[in-house]
Amino acid sequence: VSPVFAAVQARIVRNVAVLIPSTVRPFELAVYAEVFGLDRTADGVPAFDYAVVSERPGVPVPLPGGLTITPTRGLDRLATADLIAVASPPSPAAGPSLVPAVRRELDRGARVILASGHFPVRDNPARFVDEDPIFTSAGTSATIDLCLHLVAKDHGAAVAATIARSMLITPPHAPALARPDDDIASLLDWAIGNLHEDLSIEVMARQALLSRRSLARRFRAATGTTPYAWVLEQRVRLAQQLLEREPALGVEEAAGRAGFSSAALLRQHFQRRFGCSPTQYRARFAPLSRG
DNA sequence: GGACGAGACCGCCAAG
DNA sequence: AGCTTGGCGGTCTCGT
Repeated sequence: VSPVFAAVQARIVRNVAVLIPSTVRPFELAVYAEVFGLDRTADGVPAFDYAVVSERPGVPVPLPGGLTITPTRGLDRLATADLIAVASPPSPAAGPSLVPAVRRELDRGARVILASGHFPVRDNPARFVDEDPIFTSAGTSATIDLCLHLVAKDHGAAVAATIARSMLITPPHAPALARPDDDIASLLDWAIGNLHEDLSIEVMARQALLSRRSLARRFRAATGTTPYAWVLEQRVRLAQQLLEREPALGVEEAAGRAGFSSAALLRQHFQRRFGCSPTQYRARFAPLSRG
């Protein structure tokens, strides 16, 4: 499955099914319930159709810690989901029909969140991996970041920030470093404030008083990504926020302020990242953000 | 959408 | 010995 093709095909997440295999970790389950299962429409967050699914609906599933959950829907519920969160690895003994079921929905165009273990998460300090339509989180608390990332991707940064606030979580804009590194941390602070400037490797290395090679190496150790990829990500986010918050701002102007050398380049990255043009993005999300 | 020049990335290795 | 640094250069990705 070509990720690019799949990303374009993927539908916006409005309908979420949490799939429970034999048993799950309570915290992980709570994350999905918190992000997708609460009604925040009064705060401008879109309504999610949310259901907990198991092979045998109505049968209570015991969770560690003395909790019990009783899924109300069966596997047929997966067919209407845009997003299927597999709450914990289904062992072959636990539910042989789950893997084919998930694969079938994946082929249909649904997205899937997996706890690590299903697919190898390559050596990567980042806490989750976005390989739309497959999302892999490295651990329970990383699932929070992953869910918010997904919400931001589909519904805009403002919506994700609203959900994060209501969960008393720092919005996913200032991610903690996977490995602490003061030099890199202050470089990131500086770069965030200078996204409209030239942020080539050469420039950043000079700013951080490091050689290009050391910058590259320590950057990856600290952030899990490369300097260029990180800068690009921040620029897309900035452009995204500008488009959401400043309705009068032209795409040309937004591109310039976010550090893109042309509006064409911004369009290219928007298409790749969101599957739509900046103008389409604004038309979809701008009405949601109210001062 | 394809070609091509520029720049980024990263394995390797010697040096600190 | 164990670890970090920085230069080199092949390869790949990006922007135009």
